[in-house]
Amino acid sequence: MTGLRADAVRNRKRVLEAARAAHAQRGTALCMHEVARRAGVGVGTVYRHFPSRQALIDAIAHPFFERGLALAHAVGETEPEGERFARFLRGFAEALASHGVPGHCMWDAPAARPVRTELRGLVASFVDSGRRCGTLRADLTAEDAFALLWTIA
Amino acid sequence: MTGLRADAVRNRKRVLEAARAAHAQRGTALCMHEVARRAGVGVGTVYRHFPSRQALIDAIAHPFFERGLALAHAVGETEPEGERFARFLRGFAEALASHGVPGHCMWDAPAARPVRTELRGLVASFVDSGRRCGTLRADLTAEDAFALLWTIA
DNA sequence: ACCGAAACGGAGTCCGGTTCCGCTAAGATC
DNA sequence: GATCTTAGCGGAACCGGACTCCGTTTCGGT
Repeated sequence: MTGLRADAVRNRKRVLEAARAAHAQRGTALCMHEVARRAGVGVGTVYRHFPSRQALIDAIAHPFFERGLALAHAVGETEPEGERFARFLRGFAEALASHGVPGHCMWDAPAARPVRTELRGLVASFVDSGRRCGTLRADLTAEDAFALLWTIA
Repeated sequence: MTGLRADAVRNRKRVLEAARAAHAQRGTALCMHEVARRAGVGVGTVYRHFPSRQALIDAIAHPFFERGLALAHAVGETEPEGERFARFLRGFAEALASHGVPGHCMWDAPAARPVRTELRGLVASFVDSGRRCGTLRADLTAEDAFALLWTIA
């Protein structure tokens, strides 16, 4: 189906797991050799699945961004307009806390870009609603809000 | 006076100049060997004056922070209370632009810490004034403001 | 059982920060 | 000016870490 050999699938999984563990300790400063060692695999194998350190970090970061996006959608559908921004901010902060330390660098990840722009759009709409409801002051721009958002990260 | 030999003074100046040039191109990712080459000096000499890459970056960053601090003091003395925060933000953004790209990392620099805490205090006072005057919304904390500040960097 | 291709492993390369130490020359002393 | 002391210099060497290369192993289809 996937076109991947059984052992390849197994190893990819192991590498990702090892990478998550390493990331929990060293953050984005994780080291490829160490990930390989933890996974019980050669460096070459790590590079087969993730062509660069950054790609590996992206792969770790991805589910986290997905969660952020899901949260944004949920908030957009269930919360009253005036509260959306606040609720999202709170939920996002919690996600950050439970996920370990993702570090700003994650946001710069190429893989994060599409998700990031979508998030940006949603957050902008929350800010808009908030301003219309008078819950947020009028001169807080979406940009400011977004900056604030990834600063708390 | 300074206890430094004439040639040492000269070389230190050259290294700093080279570092600034390198920083303008590569940002905080500047490379020590390259700085040394640009300065027409051996790496050893670079390390004599700046014991680590970070120390060198600090040295470049320092005047920039000084300017920020001077700006904050000026704003605190000459601007009306309600406007201080906005004026400072604007001036700071300009300083950033004219200084090239200092990159967030600069803020993490050990050398930046004392200046940073002083800046933090001043900015907090601006936010306070702004809130008292009703120019800023009441639930914007000094922390938020400061976060915002170094995010635009 | 056999074969071709997909994966693997890890030694090797490259790069950049940092250290080490023998050499150079500034500047103090006579 | 000659001499001596030592601050300062240069750059080869070392080290850790990202990334590459290629001979070897293993999968899985026939």
